[in-house]
Amino acid sequence: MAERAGCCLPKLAPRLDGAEARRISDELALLAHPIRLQILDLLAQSQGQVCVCDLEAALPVKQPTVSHHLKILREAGLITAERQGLWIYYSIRADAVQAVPERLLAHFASLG
Amino acid sequence: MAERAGCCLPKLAPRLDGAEARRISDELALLAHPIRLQILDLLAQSQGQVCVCDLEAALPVKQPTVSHHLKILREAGLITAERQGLWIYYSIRADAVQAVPERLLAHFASLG
DNA sequence: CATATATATTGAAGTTTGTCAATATATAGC
DNA sequence: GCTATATATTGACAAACTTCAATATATATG
Repeated sequence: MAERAGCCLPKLAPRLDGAEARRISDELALLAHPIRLQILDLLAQSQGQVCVCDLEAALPVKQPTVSHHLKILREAGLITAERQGLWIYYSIRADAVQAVPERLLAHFASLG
Repeated sequence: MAERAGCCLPKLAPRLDGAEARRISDELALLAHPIRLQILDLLAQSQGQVCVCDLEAALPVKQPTVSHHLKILREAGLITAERQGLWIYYSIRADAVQAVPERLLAHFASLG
């Protein structure tokens, strides 16, 4: 049959299973927040030596919110924290951050 | 002063303003959903000629949910739709999809 | 130990997102 | 126009996310 007899025939199967799709989307969701992007930008700007109050002063959210986003980024391995006395200095893990779009690019390239 | 006198002194200013951060995070949020990633995968797999019922059959969600995500992807310019009789065939815009991680990569590269 | 400061955590409230049943719209064929 | 099929839209509900005030924890200093 040259034409499709009706619809839903090709038995399309997902090459990307649900678990893998969730893995990628979770990784993207980490970066899909303006405050988190700004935090990463600020950390990249001044290599190391950025404390929470520096971030709070530069961002339009309060301290608990900054800490909340820092925790998310830290648990994802995108930033690191080091306490020095009263302050806790955060740093970006540039390689881990750049790996995200690289993996995404590889994923979409393999779709083509 | 060689040492920082207290904290919050460097007057960190965001190179990335709120509007630009939101632009990037909105773009990321588009892809940060497992069903949308699977839809893009399925569309890439069978170039064109994929109707909604094909997608519904391959995915763990019902038809209104498929249509919902298709609308989001279409309004973002990542896919196109073409009606043929009763069916509406969706296609991926591979260039538009790949441009997202490319822009993201460029963004993070410029942070370094 | 008491005080002060920096950051983390908790808990609550508002907002957004995701899903689906029900319904509407569009097209084809009779 | 009537019926059948494919897709879109609406409306409601639940779950997840975001934010902040209040509080807790940790560290430094007197």
